[in-house]
Amino acid sequence: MSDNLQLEKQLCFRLYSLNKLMCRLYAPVLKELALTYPQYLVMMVLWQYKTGISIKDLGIKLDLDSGTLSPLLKRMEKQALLKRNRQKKDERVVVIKLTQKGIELQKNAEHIPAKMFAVTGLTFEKLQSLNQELDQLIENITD
Amino acid sequence: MSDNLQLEKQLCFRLYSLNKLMCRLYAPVLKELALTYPQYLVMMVLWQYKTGISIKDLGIKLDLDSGTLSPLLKRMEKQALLKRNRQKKDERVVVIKLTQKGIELQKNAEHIPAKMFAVTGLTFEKLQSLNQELDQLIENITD
DNA sequence: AACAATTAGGTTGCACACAACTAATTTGCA
DNA sequence: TGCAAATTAGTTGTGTGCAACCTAATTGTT
Repeated sequence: MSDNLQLEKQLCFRLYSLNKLMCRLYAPVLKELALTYPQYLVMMVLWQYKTGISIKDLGIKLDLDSGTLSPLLKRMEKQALLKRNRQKKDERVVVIKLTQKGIELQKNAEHIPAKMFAVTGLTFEKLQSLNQELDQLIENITD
Repeated sequence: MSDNLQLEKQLCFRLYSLNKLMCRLYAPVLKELALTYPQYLVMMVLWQYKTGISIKDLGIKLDLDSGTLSPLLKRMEKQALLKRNRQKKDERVVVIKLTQKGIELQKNAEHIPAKMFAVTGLTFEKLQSLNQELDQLIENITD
């Protein structure tokens, strides 16, 4: 009786659990920066695009739609981390740009990747190969 | 300039993205059963515990607390998939038990694991080893 | 130029997750 | 036995995700 409907056999359940565990691991660290986990992901993109990025492109990077990003960015603007401005050339486009406060927050975040890597208990080689396997899986299931 | 604050380098972002992708892959399949993704996970546990399981134990299996499970189970009860009953011996405990409708839904779900496995594009061996690696990671970061 | 189709972003409604708290019940220990 | 501590669910409030829909601006075609 090969019952395949078992939680323990599901790859999807492992990904679901691991994502939640990761969020919980990051939560206390990010609390010091007054960021939620998705907000931290947004900040990582913005730290790489200090000249600004459109909400559309931000959505492509993070794989999130406007229904999620619009209110999220509004909350971050309220925290004075970023500004939103309509693009002159195309009034449909809203460009997101970090404020000075948002830029300076990067200094306080720089220790996080190493800290979290340590928590995973993986060797650097293991991490690299796991990342590769997950990238392959992402590619496979992305149409 | 080894900028470690890059989205592309983060294991956590891959897990975050993969979890979302998985949910989206399951959504249309689960829609036929009128289930959401977390509800499907609950059903998988209940199909294994047809004699009933307490909300606490369900929470341990799924790694979810009462703040999530209480309203979720209430919605599922409204759909007549399950019943909640206080335990006689210990009135604090609520036991969740499938209704006939809930039990019969299993037949309609039995094709899902094979279907989703196919979508991953992984060989069975690859799936097994990935599952093992993720289990290892879960163990490492679970205190 | 005129107008349909496309594009970018926003809004609404619903379903999670989870922190923080409350209420009811049971347990354990002085 | 009496009562503080622990246990189990439930509630409230906030922040995502996402489907479905809307508005405004731009583009493409005739």
